[in-house]
Amino acid sequence: MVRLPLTPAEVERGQRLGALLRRARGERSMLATALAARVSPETLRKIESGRVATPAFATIAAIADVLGLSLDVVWAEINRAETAGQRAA
Amino acid sequence: MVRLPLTPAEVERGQRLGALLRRARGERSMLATALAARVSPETLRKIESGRVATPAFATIAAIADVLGLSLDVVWAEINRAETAGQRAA
DNA sequence: AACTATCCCGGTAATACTATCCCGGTATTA
DNA sequence: TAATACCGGGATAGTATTACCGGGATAGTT
Repeated sequence: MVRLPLTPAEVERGQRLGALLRRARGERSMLATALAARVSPETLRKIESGRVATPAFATIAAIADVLGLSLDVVWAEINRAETAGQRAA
Repeated sequence: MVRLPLTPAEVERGQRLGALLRRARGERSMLATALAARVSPETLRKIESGRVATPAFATIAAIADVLGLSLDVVWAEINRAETAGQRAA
């Protein structure tokens, strides 16, 4: 296989990422947030709903920027509760 | 258009990202770094050479982790010198 | 010199995925 | 009724990720 399909672990991490971003958005509207981050509202919605598991670095960085999130914190957060029995992926 | 091609600005940012990662790698071999980050050596090479402009968030995060880089710093660095004449992307 | 090993490079190719758009559907609020 | 906000599904253009091929450069060995 040339490109491996997403592993269940990656899918779950994507869902945690989406949930984290949605919580951080709080009361701000999806549309306003997406426009501020210069991404399409559809894209933000798919990421928040966890339907996009591995978004681009620039996409997440732009959204995190708008929401005032640290990328390091985001990365650490979504990797919690998964690094239990994970040595080699 | 459904998915817009990469803008020149995005391509240049990808090149700055690659250059930054390569500098941070220092004397460590590409192979060892890629294995430690659990990505393919081919992928790391393409990112470092700037041939992949918008890699996945998890890919960059894993590499930055191995190299001891802060994602926030990386993001700030590669956006320098680009935000001069950029209004809307 | 010749051989070997390691490292990096560029191109080609195949597959899986993202980013975006469009459509309709639901719920809330005025 | 209308407007706003969120939610799927479907479709499409373009990209990332990976593997394989050969090549060049360097360093160590025999």
